[in-house]
Amino acid sequence: MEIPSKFDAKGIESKWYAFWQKNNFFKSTPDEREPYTIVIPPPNVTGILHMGHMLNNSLQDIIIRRARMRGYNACWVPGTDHASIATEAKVVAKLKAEGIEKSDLTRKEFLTHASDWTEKYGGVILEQLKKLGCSCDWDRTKFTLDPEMTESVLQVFEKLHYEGLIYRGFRMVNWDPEAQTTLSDEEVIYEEKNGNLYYIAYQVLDSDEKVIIATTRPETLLGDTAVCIHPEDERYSHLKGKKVCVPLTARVIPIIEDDYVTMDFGTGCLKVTPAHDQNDKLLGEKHQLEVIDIFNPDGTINENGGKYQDLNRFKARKVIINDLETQELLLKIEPHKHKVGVSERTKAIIEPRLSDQWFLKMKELAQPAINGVLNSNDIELLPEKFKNTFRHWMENIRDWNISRQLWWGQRIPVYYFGKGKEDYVVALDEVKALEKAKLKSGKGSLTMDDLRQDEDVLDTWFSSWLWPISVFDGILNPENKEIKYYYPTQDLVTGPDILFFWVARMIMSGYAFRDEKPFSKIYLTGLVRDKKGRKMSKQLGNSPDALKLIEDYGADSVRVGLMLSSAAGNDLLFDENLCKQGKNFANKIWNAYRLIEGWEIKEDLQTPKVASEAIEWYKNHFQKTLTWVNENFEKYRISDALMSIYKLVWEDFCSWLLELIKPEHGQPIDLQTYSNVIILFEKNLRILHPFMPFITEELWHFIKNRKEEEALTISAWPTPQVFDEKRISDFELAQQIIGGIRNFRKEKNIAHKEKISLYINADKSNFSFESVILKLGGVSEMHFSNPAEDIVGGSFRIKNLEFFIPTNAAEDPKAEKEKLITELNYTKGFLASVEKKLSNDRFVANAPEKVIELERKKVRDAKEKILLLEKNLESI
RNA sequence: GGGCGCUUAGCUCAGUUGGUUCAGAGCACCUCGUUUACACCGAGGGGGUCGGGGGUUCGAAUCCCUCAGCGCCCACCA
Repeated sequence: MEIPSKFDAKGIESKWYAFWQKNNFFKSTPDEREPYTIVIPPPNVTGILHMGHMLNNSLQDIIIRRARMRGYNACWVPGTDHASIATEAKVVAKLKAEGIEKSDLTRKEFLTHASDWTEKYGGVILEQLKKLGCSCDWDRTKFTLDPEMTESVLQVFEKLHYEGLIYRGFRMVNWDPEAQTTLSDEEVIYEEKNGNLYYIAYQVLDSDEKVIIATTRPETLLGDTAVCIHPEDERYSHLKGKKVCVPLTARVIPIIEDDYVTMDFGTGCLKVTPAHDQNDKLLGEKHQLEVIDIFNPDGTINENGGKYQDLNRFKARKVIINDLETQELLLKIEPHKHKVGVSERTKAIIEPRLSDQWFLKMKELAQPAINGVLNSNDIELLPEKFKNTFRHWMENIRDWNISRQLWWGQRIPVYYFGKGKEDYVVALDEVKALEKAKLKSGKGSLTMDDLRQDEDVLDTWFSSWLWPISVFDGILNPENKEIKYYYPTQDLVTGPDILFFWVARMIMSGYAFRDEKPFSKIYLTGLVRDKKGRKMSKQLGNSPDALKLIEDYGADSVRVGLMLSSAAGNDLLFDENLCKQGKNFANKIWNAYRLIEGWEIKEDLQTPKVASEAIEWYKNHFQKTLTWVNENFEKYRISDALMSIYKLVWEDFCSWLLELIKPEHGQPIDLQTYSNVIILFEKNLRILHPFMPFITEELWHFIKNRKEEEALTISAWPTPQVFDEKRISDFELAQQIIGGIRNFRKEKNIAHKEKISLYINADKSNFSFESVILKLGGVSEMHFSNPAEDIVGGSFRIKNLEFFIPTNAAEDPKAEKEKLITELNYTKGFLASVEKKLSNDRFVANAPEKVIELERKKVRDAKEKILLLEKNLESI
């Protein structure tokens, strides 16, 4: 097969992906091999591929492909998350655009719409991952809302409830008025906003006096049930026991005392709204205050707000301020910066609100996780800096609000059969619920009609925290073959933004339900930012279209671009130019093979010495690089691993090895060299394959007549072998000499084609790779002696070796002299500094012998070089 | 308010327990080159007092203190 002169990524990607799939190379079933398992962080089912996905999935693919090549039973489990709030919000918006309100639909109707939507857009992202080259076992694709996944979730709910870890609580929760659901603390982001501090006068009953309170949320005065002062605040001591009237209402509320109040904030006088503030609620409980909820679920004022009823909360604030002003009760407005909680999903401002919700106690669950990550190192968290964050969160963990007032998700398996607080049962289905209800109530007459299932669904993360277990059916069938084989998994690769949402909770669920960690290593990637350092976001429009990048540069190039920009665990500033660099690299590899393939092979041709020497060097150098690459992989320094391979291929293989073995114009190559270079090229392809799966697979199939069932993707990752360090350093010296010659040519304007002679002031036995110098230096002959007196030319020095090259015209003595003097001065200075160091007794006394010996060697070398330079100067 | 991290070449970053001419890499830049694999290339080159200041040490980019700037996480001051 003729290799095309231009590399066309587009042409080959779908071809090879289909080939891999057809041959089930990514498929995994338990066998006698050791497993290497990764579960994908399931992207939102209706999401589309963005740069963050590209980054962490490229990393996972690189890791899993290498594991597969190393002989592990590699299993990468893909899937999607139902993302209850995000998806529901999208569906609601879509319906709204069609003129349908969610409130007009029944639960069942809505879920049909949501399922249709999921059907239509769900899985798009998985197709996009295939374009990126991800080698998942697609037969294992899971969705967090699949029946068996849901069953696992419900069973876990039942178990935790039975153990008393799940409870129902009337608590202050984060209410998102837009999505009209509660949120967990993790789903609330606090943003600094410029607000105001409003000073409002409350009339004291039976007195002319007014008491001034400061608040950022004047509208909540409608729900005030007390005014609070510090017990030791003398300014207000005369008001103790009195009552005040809430402005704009007729309500009379007490003045209470509590040292919770900070005397020097605002006026030192606080209004208490137990229904809408966490602290006020605590105060309210302590002082047995009335609780007045003033909001409807959509954030409008409810019937408790009197004339302000039905205004939305922002409008209500304006109107109330206005009314206060009219009545001269608003004394001043001060600008005030404060943090406001907004919904992570809808960006709506969170309303703290009291309501009945389901909670999961976390303290007990957290303990094994803390131990596993921080004490026993059962789980390794990379980069380590996240350990502190993890510790802090875990040690201060609070109960998890797991109920959501949504429809898209796992409905809470709680069935109520009466009005009493305890009149409910937890059951996996209605039938079981009825039985349990009869038993619990003692009423055998109960029917299905008496049962009412909880309207709420569970937090999305309550299903994804089981992911590493439930994808292998480890909840429902704890003893099944799959879970026993694949669990615990090896690596988890994800972004630090979901460390608490997801990673920490998976660890807790792993220990809780399997009594074992879910994964051995957590690798947290950085966030992808644009080249100005800004977070990539839709609003800024600075996020490149991931698919278009693949389209423009090819998947291999984009993967290389991402890996090159990604220092381990740091945020990465993504610059499209890196994809271009990837593309150039792909082109380079392609052309290297074209060169090799273009050679005519002649079997009976003698192998040139330079070729056999170069091949031998490269073999050693390859082993050294491979060892280094493996070390970097162990440390998850993937971009360093890639960079070593990049330089190995581009510089060492192409610029040195190929140039050295390249036959003269149109001449044939000997079979031995050809075979060797093919073997080495193929090895390069192997270690490149995890990074650039497509182009390497393509080239690999060009190499010789491959059998149909063969593929690079299932070939073996090379095993590192012992290498000869001396061969490598000897070659480096040859490279330096060639560099010296090239410099000399440039200075003297000697064309590369023009052969030169080279005199070296050293014994021939000191040199290896003479042939290499001859070929790439364009040297016709090497003399291991000083030139005859009458030969004119110039010289250069490397270390303490001197090289002389005859030229047509004698060197300008003045320029030559100057050059030598500069070099001499530098060396003398260097010698002086080293000698000074060595003459320091404390240095000699304290430094290790190894270091001292090195310094002494520096002295010897420098002295030798000075002699050489001085001799040269004399002769001019 | 608490905690953590960062600051090294124009840009993005390495620099492993302080010690080889140790100040590095990639990209960018400059010079030269139509050598039939590749101009998506080749050869060569310039460029940083390692954020400022102080200290420990024979020796500091590396350890300590301090100042400045930036970033992240957590937290109920209305």
